[in-house]
Amino acid sequence: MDDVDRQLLVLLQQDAAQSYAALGQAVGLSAGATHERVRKLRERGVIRRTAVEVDPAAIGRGVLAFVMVDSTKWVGDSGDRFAAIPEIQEAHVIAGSAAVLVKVRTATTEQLQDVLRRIYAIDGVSGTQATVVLETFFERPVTP
Amino acid sequence: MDDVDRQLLVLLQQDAAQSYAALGQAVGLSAGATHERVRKLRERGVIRRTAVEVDPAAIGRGVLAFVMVDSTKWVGDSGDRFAAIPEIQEAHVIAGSAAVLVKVRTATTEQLQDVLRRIYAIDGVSGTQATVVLETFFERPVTP
DNA sequence: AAACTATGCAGAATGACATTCGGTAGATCA
DNA sequence: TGATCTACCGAATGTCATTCTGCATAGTTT
Repeated sequence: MDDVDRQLLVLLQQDAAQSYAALGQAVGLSAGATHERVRKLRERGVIRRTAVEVDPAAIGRGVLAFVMVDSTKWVGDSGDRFAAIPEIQEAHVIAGSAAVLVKVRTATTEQLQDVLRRIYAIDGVSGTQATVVLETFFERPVTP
Repeated sequence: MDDVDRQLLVLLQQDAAQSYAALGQAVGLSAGATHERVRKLRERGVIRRTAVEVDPAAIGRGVLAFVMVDSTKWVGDSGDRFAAIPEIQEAHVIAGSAAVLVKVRTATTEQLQDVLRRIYAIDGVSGTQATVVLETFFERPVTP
């Protein structure tokens, strides 16, 4: 995991569709060596997968909200219950007054309300506190 | 934007490295037609880009936190100030008591503290409220 | 209803690129 | 010094992306 690897990660996070020849030229390696580097990054699990990035608004997910979920029970095992709600994009167990923090994308605020209802129906959930996003400054990959 | 397009988006969000032949077989189209579909999805901006997904822990970003940022001024124009902090992965203007919600990834909690200090140094920021993530249930692409 | 137009698809042809392999240089250890 | 290992380059090969032609279907105009 040296500088070249980090550079490759940055480039591949920006555009994973470019050729190994171009990638290699950018970091000063041959296409073959670059390919081998990237292969090992995958093997080690540093690169999890390659995926397309979709515009949420274009697929009817223009409303973004974060929801703090309070609970009266231990929720460390109920990840599946949250995963069952497709509008939830992320779910994290958090330290602090709430128990779970989820990121929700819906088409409308009415649908957001419906998601809140479904979250409320999860066993042990005692309350929700939703925060609607007005504008997203940026969402970007992590810099190695 | 029909069912086939949506199916293609799901498949490409899971694995953008597969061939158009395989992709086409999955949705019942030829490789050529599939290629044309995907090309148009890119053209329309539905697909923004294709990128690799990196394991945060593998690149020294094992600590995840969400930070509510309070402010005394209008912060709608200070996106650049947040973008200048590389540990910030997302920044959103929110409705509610706070003004901005940011997602931060650092190697240690000490570094998180340092990020909070830098956020505090942004003009107009009057306070921060950090929530550390103990466990991430899941982070997944949005389902079309 | 007939002709026209546009759109989407299949199948084939071409060229680019991923992937593999042999050989070499440098680094580490004995 | 010799042995071993790793990372690299450059070339060879096969796969696949990309483009093109022709056809069918659906929608539109006359």
